Parts: sequence; structure tokens; C-alpha cells
Amino acid sequence: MADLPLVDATPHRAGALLDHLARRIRMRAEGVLAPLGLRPRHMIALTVLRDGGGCSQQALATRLEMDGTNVVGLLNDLEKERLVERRRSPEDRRRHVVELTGAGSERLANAECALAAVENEVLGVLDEQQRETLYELLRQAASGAVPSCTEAACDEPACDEP
Amino acid sequence: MADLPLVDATPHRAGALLDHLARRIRMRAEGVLAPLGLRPRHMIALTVLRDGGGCSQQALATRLEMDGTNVVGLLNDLEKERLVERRRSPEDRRRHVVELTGAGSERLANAECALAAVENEVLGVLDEQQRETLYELLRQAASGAVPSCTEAACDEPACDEP
DNA sequence: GTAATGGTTAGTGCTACGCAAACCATTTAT
DNA sequence: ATAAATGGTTTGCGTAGCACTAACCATTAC
Repeated sequence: MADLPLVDATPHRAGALLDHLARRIRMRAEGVLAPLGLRPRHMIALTVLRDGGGCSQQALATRLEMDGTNVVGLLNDLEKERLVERRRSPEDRRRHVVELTGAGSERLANAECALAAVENEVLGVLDEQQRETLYELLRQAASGAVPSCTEAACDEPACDEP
Repeated sequence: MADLPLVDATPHRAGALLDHLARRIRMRAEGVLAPLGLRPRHMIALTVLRDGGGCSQQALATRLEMDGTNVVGLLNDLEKERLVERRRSPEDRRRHVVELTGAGSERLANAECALAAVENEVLGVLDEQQRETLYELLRQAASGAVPSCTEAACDEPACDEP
């Protein structure tokens, strides 16, 4: 149990900066996305579906960390434009399997494209290589231990206040 | 116009994932932060002030990408707990120079500490090295070309739809 | 002087949510 | 077969975080 903090000299958390940058981008993105009939949250859903694959609605709600009833509305928006598809699961016909359609990934790609200028403005100081690294880290984190929390973890010794 | 896409094979934008992960962390963070008398947006403000240094209230509003009148309330919260200080600028006594106090950076550090478990849960698949890289990229982007947009940029050729 | 600027306060309204209730269709348990 | 649980849908209510406006100081610039 005597784990001496060797390299833990930088306890900075990414959360706040993540939040901050997300906002900076989102604010600008709204305007760019509007003509495409999308809103930031649609982008999130589409991206999650693309990067993480289709799943049940409930699973999607968990992934998006949002209430199931609101996911319904969100999917209604997307389905109305044929960007996603709800198919009844063959094994359990109560379940809806949500999946990105061809049109969906196309629209998503277009939107990402349209957002180039926005990200240039906000992530301007990062070069191509860095942005790619950033995306890769984010994608990895987002696709990570999503399904449910392995009740383990959380045994970090925390820190003694200065 | 015959620009053949050599390396631009991955036009993925980070915005959506940034947003998504920020949300995942924020949801969990609220509970952890509450006992410390902080809310996510306070964390953002404190972090921005620490990483970017003190500045006028208006400049802070620009940095936070939020309306000046709401910044007032945000700072009222923080000042009430002596986490930030509003001092009148000597050169222009209309201006308030906002700065993090000792108590402020202490509280921030504590909060970041308390958020260790939260980030472990959300960024669990990233190892120490990767998280450090992530934080560094975010910090760099956030501290980057913040003040105002150099009207340049935005000359990306965008993309031709598939 | 008058006008513009930085900040404050109060008030209005919107949007994205969370949350609860009632409701199907389906599956599982008894 | 009947009952209970589950996945999804709809409706409706409440709240938080904002943007936005207008009116108001104090200070500075014209």
C-alpha cells in the first residue's frame, strides 16, 4: 500500500478545459450546423453512433449520459431526416437497434467538413499532427469503457490537501 | 482545383467528441464539486484564470465565450468565497482586474484532486502518459489565440461532397 | 460640457435537460 | 395463462444556464 507518488506531480484535470473548449467550439458550430439541419447534440449522437457502432436506444442513452425520454426526441429528429434507422431487434422485439444510415454518415461527414473553419479558429494553435492526436485520444476515451462502470476503480488514494 | 487528397484522409472533427466527453465528465463532476461549493462553470472560470492569468472582466467574458452580464454573477459567486479578487485597474479605474487568489488556486487544486475518480471513470482507457498529452493539448488550445480572431484563416478549400 | 466605456443590477425569454406518469408491445416468471 | 418486468413512446412539469435588453453608476475620452 506504500505507493509513493513518483510521477504524479501534475494533478491537473482535463474536465474543465474539455468543457471550456467544447463550449467555444459549440457556440460557433451552431451557426454552421443550422443550415445543415443539425444541432450540436445531433452531431454528438451521430458521432457516437459512427465511432461506437449501433446499439439499443437504452444503451445509447447510457452512452450519451442522458435521459431515455430525451433520446427518443433526439432520434426522432434524426430519423425524420433518415440519418439514423430504428429497427426492431430480432432477438428481442421490444428493443430498437439504432444505426447510422448511409445518408447519416454522409451528412455527418459534410458537417465535419463544414466545421473545419470553426475548429481552425478554436484549435488554431495546434498543428495537424496535434489535432490528429487529440482526436485519437478523444475517440479512444469515448469508445472506451462505455457500457457500464466496472464497479472497481475508485481506489485512488486521492490527495492530502496542501 | 485538382487538389488530390493526399493526407487529408481523416477529416474528423474533434468538436463533437469534445462535447460528449465534457458532458460525461461534467455530469459526474457536479456531485463531487457540490460539497466544495463549486459548479462546473466555476471550475472553468478558475481554470481559465489560472492557466491564462488574470484579466479584465470583459476579456474574461470573451475568453469564456459568454455574456458579460453573466460573468458578473459568476464572479460574484467566486468572490463571495474569496477565490478570486476584483481590483480596479490603476490605469483605467473603470476596469476590474480579475485574479485568482491563493485560496482560489488552493480550492481549484483540491477540486481537481477530488475529480480524480471521475476522470478515472471517464478517461479510464487512457494511461497516465496519454492523459498528460491530452491535458497539454487542451491547455495549449485554450491558452492559444484567445483574445480575438485574426480575421485570416477560413481559406480552407472545404470538401467536395462524396 | 457630452459621449463612450467597464461594470452592475434586474428582468424576460429560450433551450436543453431531468424527472415522473401513463401507455403500448413484448418478453420472462410463476 | 396470468402476472410482472422491460424497452420504448408521449405528455407534461420543473429547473439551470444562458443570451439579451434596459437602466444605472463611475470613470475616461472627446
